[in-house]
Amino acid sequence: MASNMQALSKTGKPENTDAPAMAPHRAAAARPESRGDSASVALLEITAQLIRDRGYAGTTMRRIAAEAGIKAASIYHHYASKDEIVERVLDRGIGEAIAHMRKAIADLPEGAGFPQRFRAAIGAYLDTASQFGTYFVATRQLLTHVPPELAERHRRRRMELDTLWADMLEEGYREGAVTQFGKGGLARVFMLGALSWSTEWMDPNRKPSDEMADVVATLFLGGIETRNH
Amino acid sequence: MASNMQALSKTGKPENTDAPAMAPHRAAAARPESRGDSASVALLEITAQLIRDRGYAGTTMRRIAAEAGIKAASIYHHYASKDEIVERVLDRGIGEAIAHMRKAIADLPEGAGFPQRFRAAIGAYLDTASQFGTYFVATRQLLTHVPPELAERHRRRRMELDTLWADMLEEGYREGAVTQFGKGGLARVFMLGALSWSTEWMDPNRKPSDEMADVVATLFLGGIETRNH
DNA sequence: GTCTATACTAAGATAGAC
DNA sequence: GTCTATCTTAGTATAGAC
Repeated sequence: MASNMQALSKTGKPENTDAPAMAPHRAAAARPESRGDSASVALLEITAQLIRDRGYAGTTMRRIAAEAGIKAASIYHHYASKDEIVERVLDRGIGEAIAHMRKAIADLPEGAGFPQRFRAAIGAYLDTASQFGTYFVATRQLLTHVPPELAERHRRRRMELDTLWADMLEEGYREGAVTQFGKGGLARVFMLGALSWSTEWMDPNRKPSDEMADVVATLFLGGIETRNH
Repeated sequence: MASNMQALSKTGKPENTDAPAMAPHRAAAARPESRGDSASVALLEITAQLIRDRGYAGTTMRRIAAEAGIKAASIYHHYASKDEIVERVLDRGIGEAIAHMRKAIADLPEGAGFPQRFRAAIGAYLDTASQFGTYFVATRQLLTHVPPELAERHRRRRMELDTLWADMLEEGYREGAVTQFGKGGLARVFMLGALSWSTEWMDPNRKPSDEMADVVATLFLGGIETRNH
């Protein structure tokens, strides 16, 4: 299932921090045009939470409605189908992760070294996982559970995030800050896997501390082994 | 997902008592005593695969039956309920992981150093993930999707595996092979997370190479950073 | 914007024939 | 050991009243 690097722009410079770069979803359009209001957003929050707790198939319209204090039929005023809600949840999760990472890199002082950039990216990832944890877990669990076309659209956005990391590591390698084997491939996959796993043990009610990001960055950069031998 | 809370025993079926701490599984007892034969095992394989592909709620008795080429009602000759099948899948996944790691450590030459023990444990983990990948993914996805009592029993077995790793790292720390921050806690959680994520990108049809285990061990032990500064 | 009522499908599970 | 038939509950979704 490896979604390895696959060439997007190797810009390295962010273009936009709050909007998706490529306007991916033309697909699903809600019949009732009411998807911006707070009630509609609340339904997304609820759905993200339910997906985290019970998976895709276990997240039913009736349960979403019950959590929102309305009846299932009322949801169709906001969204055209269950899958439209799910798609929006997926989209928001990955979209926030991409935006956070772009912003973290853009906010770095000019000429920041690799360790600093690396540390910033990890901090951004942990922050996203914390702040949008429910959405984020959803994107992880749903890859295989969701209808194929929906998954395919989502996979493309995943690659965007993966490419950001690949570019950063590649750059670090060119600068001589990172070893050959650490420049991407297996190392990247492992790091992203470990990071995405953070939603499993992080307290959703507490912001990840700077210290946590430091420890994680140190772990990846220097490993656990002592140096005295 | 009808069967969450209670009320499965209209017919006086034995409701599970607490799972014994270590003894394999005395837990759920199928009414029809036929759980050892190949047909029953095949149902487990199919269920594990379905759980990986569609999650807990998406894995239905009808689908399991269809994959096995029988009708849903026939499953009840082998297992008393959907949740009994699921529990066996979970149990086998974590059980194999524990057994593999125990064996890997036991098979080490007398007086093997920490890096060797560490490398062996990682190899065992990757092997398990490959050989019992479907079961293993299941254990990851089902923690939250599954009925509470079922999850609770499973969690205890997870801790067994976690403790094996914690002990190994602690020992490495006492030997001076591992840094303070690497002796456990966050580092352990991250490593296990990354390892459990391996099922996402490993080719299920190919054994993990020794080289892969080497790279992973090197990554965790030494990090990705170059040493020349 | 939410409701009730309803159509249709599919879920887990049981009974009893073969 | 597997089948057909069936029960009950719950799923997505629509129509139309308020």
